[in-house]
Amino acid sequence: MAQRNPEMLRGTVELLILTTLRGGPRHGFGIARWLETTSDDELQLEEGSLYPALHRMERRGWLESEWGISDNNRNVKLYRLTSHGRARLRSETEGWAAFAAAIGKVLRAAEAVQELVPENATR
Amino acid sequence: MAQRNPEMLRGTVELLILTTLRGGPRHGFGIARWLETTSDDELQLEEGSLYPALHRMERRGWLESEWGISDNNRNVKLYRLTSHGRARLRSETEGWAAFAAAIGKVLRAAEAVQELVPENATR
DNA sequence: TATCTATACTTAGACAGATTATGCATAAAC
DNA sequence: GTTTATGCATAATCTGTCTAAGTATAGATA
Repeated sequence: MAQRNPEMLRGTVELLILTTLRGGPRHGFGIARWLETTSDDELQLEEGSLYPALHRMERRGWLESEWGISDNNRNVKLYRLTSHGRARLRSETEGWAAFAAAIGKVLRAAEAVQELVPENATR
Repeated sequence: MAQRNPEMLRGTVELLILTTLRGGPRHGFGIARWLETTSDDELQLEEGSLYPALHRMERRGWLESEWGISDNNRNVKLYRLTSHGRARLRSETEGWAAFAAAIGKVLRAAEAVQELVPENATR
């Protein structure tokens, strides 16, 4: 991924790919395109991250692939979710929700504290 | 960090530390404790992540530190935000919001698609 | 026909940062 | 005096993203 904070995506790439494949098989390039447009260009999956991720997810049994021909007449490798992948999608989605909620709690708690701390407090 | 998906935290550690220090100076151990309790144990900052992060943030000028004595009579290194750090906190917070919103869009879009795709669709 | 552009997949190497693990030190409790 | 919790530090390892380069080809364009 390459956005404002390139490190922020660690681990969410797999969630994003799994999520993209919920709607049915897609090829790598198509996954990247879909994520880009769906996120209004906020998420950009670089090829050097995308393809290794797909390979490792297939190796882990979350995805399976087969070669095919795209609408625009190109050879493409279509990936689809396995049942293992669907289970993984569920747990990753939960994990993300819990994580995002936790960050939210922390951010809100810090805002609340801020309001109570005098301007020149050192403790 | 060590939660369900250990990779998910990449890059957010700094946001979390900066956020924790909004309320005033704290020492490393105290930062970890505060994050843990505030997030209801969802976020756990390992020492091997925490201290290197503090050092690099100080090196970058986001934080400054001084040795002091804690409430429980221990030698502690107190970190406080610099003005550079406060600026960084603002941009990281924005970055997080944008990122989380983007993920949210993708997740919601995929849910919507799912509902339209027949059970046995291969495309 | 040749070239350009966009599509599409692959992989090597560099790099960053989180994790595990270990070490050190000391205050308080027992 | 041993244990427990606190507190800081760092080396080694691992994982995964990025940059960059290479290959291939369909369709458009000159």
